[in-house]
Amino acid sequence: MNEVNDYPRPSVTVDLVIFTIAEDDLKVLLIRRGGEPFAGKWALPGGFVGIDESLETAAARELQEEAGVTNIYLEQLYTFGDPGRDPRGRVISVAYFALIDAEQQRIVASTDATDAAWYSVFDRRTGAKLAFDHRKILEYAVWRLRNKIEWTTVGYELLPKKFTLSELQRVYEIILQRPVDKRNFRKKVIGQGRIRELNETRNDGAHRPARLYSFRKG
Amino acid sequence: MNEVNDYPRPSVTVDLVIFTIAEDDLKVLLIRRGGEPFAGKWALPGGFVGIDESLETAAARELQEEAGVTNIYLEQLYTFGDPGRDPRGRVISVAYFALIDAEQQRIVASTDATDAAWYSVFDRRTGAKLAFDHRKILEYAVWRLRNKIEWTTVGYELLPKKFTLSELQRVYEIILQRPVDKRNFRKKVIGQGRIRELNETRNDGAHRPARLYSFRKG
DNA sequence: CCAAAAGTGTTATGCTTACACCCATGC
DNA sequence: GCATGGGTGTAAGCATAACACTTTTGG
Repeated sequence: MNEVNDYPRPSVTVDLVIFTIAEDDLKVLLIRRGGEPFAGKWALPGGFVGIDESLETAAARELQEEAGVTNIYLEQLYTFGDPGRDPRGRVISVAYFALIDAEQQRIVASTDATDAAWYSVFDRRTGAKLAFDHRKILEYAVWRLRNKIEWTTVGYELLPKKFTLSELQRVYEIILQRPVDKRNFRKKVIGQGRIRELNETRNDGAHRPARLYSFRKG
Repeated sequence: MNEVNDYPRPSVTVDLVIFTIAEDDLKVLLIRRGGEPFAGKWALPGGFVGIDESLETAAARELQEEAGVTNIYLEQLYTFGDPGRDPRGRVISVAYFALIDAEQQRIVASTDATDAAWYSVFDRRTGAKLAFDHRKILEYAVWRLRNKIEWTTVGYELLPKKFTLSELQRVYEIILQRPVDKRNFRKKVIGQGRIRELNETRNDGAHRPARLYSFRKG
């Protein structure tokens, strides 16, 4: 086999698609670019992979640095490596997607960006703001989330530890962008046996209080 | 943002998990390593990504160089990048999986390997032969193929243009490693509307000839 | 007592599974 | 005529989808 050193090497980054539910909408964390290229445009948080750092570790580190969270759901999405996707040179980006709940939505000021904000994923203007090929990455991430929520329990990752079934249903409706039947939904999630009914309710105004549930990991 | 040149760069390779059906079994193409590290062990075909070459192009080029085929099913799988996965240095590998049919099973002598052969995926000895983290990559590829065959039409990619329904059924049985009901299977694939019945049969011995079908792309 | 969200069961429909016998051919 | 794989339909079980009213609270 040829030697490892015989070839010019690309740069490798991780880019993060960090989703959360806020304002009754699915949002993604974007960071305003201060410098060229794409100055003033918005980009997915991300950064270079350290030479002795695993991809997963790099993604978790960026999550900590740019969103201020640790220990949340993180999954590798896809690797984007077309030549020309970054005008500064050959940069291959391993994209990850992360899910954070409402309680963790503080954003940490980033060292290499001037601003950070949550943008609606379904607002058509969001795609137009994006630098590099980040629109493509975001679209792929949304596609994956939509599929995944149908046959896994990732939906729970977008809610705090205690939640009501109506809140969980709303997460599904927002992500799938269609109404979900209340009785069928409750039958399904209770039948899956992945939630525990708590002896607590949340009283949320002038109506019947909702029972709280928590997710069982594993 | 930090400059592209400020960071030491890893090497980036593509590794290919090339599946085919042969001898009533699911096989993967492996290449015997001539030099260190892992001399004498078997490895997935792969190689470095050219500095101006897309990942997909690199994978297709390796497919041509090592298996002698072009224009076949190719899909990005996952990116493996743990430090230490290659003793020669930091090497990040973007794994692809490819499916080739029986008619294309010629193997081209490779420039950087002494030997190439098809190995059974389900034979436990195959995993033990493998260099680097290729066992993990192979296991992941098998898992993906198994899932994918249930809800897509990738199965057709493992058969020549004309095939019988029994042959297609056998592909499913081999990949899923369980028997499949003949009548239900035929109902399902015909109902999907993705195959065309041909006015041809194949006479294959002392029994009723089987009708041939072809796959409709799109 | 009114408004607002929580909670709760039954029926119809479609999909998946199980299952057994006749057909066309070569020898 | 016998051995071999090719070809075909129906009924049962299961999961999904549709659908409306009562409950609990705050004001």
